[in-house]
Amino acid sequence: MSELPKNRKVTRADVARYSGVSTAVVSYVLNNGPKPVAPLTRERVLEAVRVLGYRPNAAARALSTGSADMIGMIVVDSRNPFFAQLCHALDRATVRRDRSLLIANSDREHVAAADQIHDLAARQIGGLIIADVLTAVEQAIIESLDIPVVLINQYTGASKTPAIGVDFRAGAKSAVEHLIEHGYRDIAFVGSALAIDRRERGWSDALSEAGLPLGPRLHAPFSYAGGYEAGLALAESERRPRAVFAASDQIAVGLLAALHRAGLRVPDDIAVVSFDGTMESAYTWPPLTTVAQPIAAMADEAIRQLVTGVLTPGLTTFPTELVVRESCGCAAGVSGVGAGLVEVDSTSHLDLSL
Amino acid sequence: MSELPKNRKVTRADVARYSGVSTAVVSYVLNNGPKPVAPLTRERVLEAVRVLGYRPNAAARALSTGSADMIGMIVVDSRNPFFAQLCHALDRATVRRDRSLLIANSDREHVAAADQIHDLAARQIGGLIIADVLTAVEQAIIESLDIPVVLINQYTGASKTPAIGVDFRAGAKSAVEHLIEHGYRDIAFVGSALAIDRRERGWSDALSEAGLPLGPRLHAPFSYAGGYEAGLALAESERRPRAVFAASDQIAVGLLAALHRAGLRVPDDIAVVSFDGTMESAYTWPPLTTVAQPIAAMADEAIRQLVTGVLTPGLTTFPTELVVRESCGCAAGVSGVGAGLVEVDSTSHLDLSL
DNA sequence: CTGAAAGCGCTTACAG
DNA sequence: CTGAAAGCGCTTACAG
Repeated sequence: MSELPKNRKVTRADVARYSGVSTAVVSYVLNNGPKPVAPLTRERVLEAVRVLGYRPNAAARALSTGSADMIGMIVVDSRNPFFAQLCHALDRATVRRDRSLLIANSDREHVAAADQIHDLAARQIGGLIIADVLTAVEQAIIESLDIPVVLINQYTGASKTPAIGVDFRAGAKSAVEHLIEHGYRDIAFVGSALAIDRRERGWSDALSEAGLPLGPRLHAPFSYAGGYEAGLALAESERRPRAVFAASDQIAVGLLAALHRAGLRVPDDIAVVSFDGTMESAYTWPPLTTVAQPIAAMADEAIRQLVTGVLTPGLTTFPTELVVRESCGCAAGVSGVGAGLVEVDSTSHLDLSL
Repeated sequence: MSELPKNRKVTRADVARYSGVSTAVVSYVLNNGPKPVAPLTRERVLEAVRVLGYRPNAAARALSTGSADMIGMIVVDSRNPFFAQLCHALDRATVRRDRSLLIANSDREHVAAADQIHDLAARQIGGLIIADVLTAVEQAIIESLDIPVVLINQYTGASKTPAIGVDFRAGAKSAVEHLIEHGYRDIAFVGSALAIDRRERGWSDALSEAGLPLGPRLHAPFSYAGGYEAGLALAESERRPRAVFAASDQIAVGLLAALHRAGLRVPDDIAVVSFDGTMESAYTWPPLTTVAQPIAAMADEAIRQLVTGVLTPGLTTFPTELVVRESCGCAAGVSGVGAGLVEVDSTSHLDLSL
């Protein structure tokens, strides 16, 4: 709109000159403080900003204040559907609070997580979200940086570091209890070998309390391939379980592929319940019964703590919800076609020309 | 390691003092220029950096140079598996070149894409990647910013803006030709209604050249739900096609769910081929035959152009590859169990206790 | 309520 | 090959 030379950026000085005030006053109105400004002066400044098309330089602000209004995030692999949804939710929550989210994948080749943490810190992030299991060294680095940190989905229970997450144990237990209600007595576990992960414990809790023996236990990586391999192993096992609790939807998707490959019917031959409640869980065949995590609410809380600076030590727990579909054995009629299809785009339209 | 007070950041001045040189020299060695430095001096500086644990302040550097060593990215929805993989690949490519990727989802509520573009610019990004269809206004804003831009997967053919992408038309055509080779004569299209999207054209090309009539054409949003709805519509249609070309894996996943729901067998009742080659395409049932995009190579090229500043006007095309699995009707034995399971983690291990 | 001025931590032309 | 110094565009304590 403005006819200024393109190669010359409009700065605060230009705005000050145009509106006949000092640059300090321009700052006061743009930041709503720390000093009050007379209403009329304020208007003049705002008008100048509008006319000149002024945009503050974030780098200059960051240098001056020591914070870049960015939240950093370390995540193992943002391609993983659960983490992809988490990143997306954090992005939304961050933007809502006028910050930006700077994501660093820790599965980067040839780059140590420690370097990434330092890199984020060098960029003057105002807070750090960690969705990854860090080594002691990495944790030490983070502490030395004194940047506020919130763990998400990675609570060890060992520290007072603020953490956001669901009760993995209770959530898993509810899933397995649902399988037990179906009458299955031989229920396997497929999931992480990490001690941090309480889902395995939830599985064994449910079985113990029901007086049932522990079914097969397969430790597989959190990936489609991990689930697939576990599924093949289960299918070929001479002691094939009647049902499986998978620790993530992604594992369950791989698992389903393997079971189909092996010619087994789900849920008739083997029932499946998983964890996370990602979008894709509604579109597998059969649709997955899954323990849904309230991703948006968790993301909001993590960002809230970081932005307000009011950190809650230890774990802040969010409730899970068992989304019942068909992989567990519940009839399609009960949960209904499209049950759990919460993500249906309201603007969705189909143009048919059959 | 160093025993400095935590609340006092080590700056370039500290390093200069410690090594007995000026801050200019510290810059010269850290940036390898623009002036030469004597080897011994260089060593002294590096030693000081090490001892003091010095980390350059990126905001200060950004203010001084006018560039924050960050690449910005606008993407519709990073949860979409294809975009999730693209973002991940771009992250890798960016880090390899000592930059960071700052991602902005354009589906943010209450935040106009225009504002996000301005926000990225304010953060002094050195380049912008666009994986989204922008309005004319948004394009105008970007041009006025004079930040180097590369479109990815969004080439309109209308402008000389550098763009990276596959030949959608040829890729789609190869997929449909594969279906034709199977002997199917009634082949539907499910995909975007956007004129930009040449996949529909590739579909009709293949049919025309084979002397076949155009099958049903369904325009659905790029989402699981879009594919699901289209699948239901196809299944219920009195003129059900024998095969379908789906414009994305995500649509195909939704489509498969709907076909299963309708009691149709894939590929026996209806065959499916899709587009993208995302990880999940290998784990559907049946596994999807799909036109794979070379995501990593495309990401590398986009970042290379932005970082080196050597922009290639117009479209730089990458080859697609038809990954044959089973949804098209090819026998499992031919493509093999696990064909296309490229992503199997080499460190993958299964701990079984059956 | 407003302004002059120092300072944030870098980079780099300029001088030696 | 090295250094003194100006400048990048903000913020904010201090003075009026």
